[in-house]
Amino acid sequence: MRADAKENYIHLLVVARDVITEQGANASLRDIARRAEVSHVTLLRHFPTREALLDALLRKSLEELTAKAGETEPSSSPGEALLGWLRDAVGFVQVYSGVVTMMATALADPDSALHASCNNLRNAGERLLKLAQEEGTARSDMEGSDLFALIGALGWIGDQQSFKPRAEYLFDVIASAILVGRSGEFR
Amino acid sequence: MRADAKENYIHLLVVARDVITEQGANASLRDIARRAEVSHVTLLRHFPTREALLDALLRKSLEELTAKAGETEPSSSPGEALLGWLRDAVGFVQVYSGVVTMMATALADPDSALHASCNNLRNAGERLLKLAQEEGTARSDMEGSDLFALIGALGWIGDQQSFKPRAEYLFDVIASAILVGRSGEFR
DNA sequence: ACCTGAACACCGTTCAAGT
DNA sequence: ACCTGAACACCGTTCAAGT
Repeated sequence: MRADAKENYIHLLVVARDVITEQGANASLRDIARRAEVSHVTLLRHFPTREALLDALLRKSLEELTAKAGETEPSSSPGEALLGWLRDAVGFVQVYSGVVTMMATALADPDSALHASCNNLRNAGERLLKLAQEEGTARSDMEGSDLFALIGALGWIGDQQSFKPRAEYLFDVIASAILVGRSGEFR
Repeated sequence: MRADAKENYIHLLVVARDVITEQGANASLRDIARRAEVSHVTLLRHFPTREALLDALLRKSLEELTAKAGETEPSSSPGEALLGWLRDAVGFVQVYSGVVTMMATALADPDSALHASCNNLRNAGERLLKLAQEEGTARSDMEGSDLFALIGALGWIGDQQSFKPRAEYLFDVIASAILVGRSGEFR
């Protein structure tokens, strides 16, 4: 990449992060280009689709989250590891509003620039789920994509102004449906 | 309303139902007007906002669903009544994709044409929830809007191509987190 | 190799003119 | 009272022309 192109690329990402933080994952691409003071065609050259832009913004965090599911913390049980990771995952999808729906769409579309990252995330969660299932602390009839769906559902709840205040509580509700050990406590 | 206006109004609703069934709640309004063979300004005259159009399409079903929560079936327990109503509610929000997000937005916006209907629905659910809580078959720390949020979350899951096949299963998972009597069965 | 203005086909919204 | 075409300000996408 030429020096001036690299400069544009980096600057576009910085500006895109701001705009998407403000307006969500469906922010106007033209608006991003305007604020970055480049032609909107230049943005499309660097990021041919909206998904490609989001992929550039999310990839690092997505990889970290995926990696985190692979690290085995010997101190905690698989059930606790799953719970902690779920919390991180739901927190992550909350960085930009609307991103969770985009990720769910990407999961079903192999051509999406976000597909691979999302699939890796799904597999990482599946691994933690299986460990907890073997331990007997997670529902035995649940699959990897169910976990992704529930993370998505909680992300959607957090995206809704009406429900955001109760997002943490609803996390506990759904978590208690996934994990079986601790669910009896409050009942 | 003048006769010709009424004709347009009805025809627009019929066409809107088709188009929104195909394309979801965010379908192009211009497209609906085109297919109805009226000016798009005419559509806007009858339905000043997208929410107003959806309100006209949904009102009857929404009222039925709200009323259903008020009917006490003496045969079934409050817990079973809640479960049955939840199933109906999740089924309802699936009529048009994207409608559940619009409803969640409307719940937070008193100016939305859909606000009143959604608020009524929330209250209807709250009533069923309280009865089940008194009976001891629903989580005692849950509120009416939590129920709406979980209906919304399940609606969102049904809107995603990737998760739709597992929607019924995930309904059971979340239902088991709301109701407490039956949750122990599979564990 | 990279950037850009202009053009295209859309969208929802508003306005002034028709019957 | 109701409907409409035209205009407006947006959007994402494509193309041909510039350096």
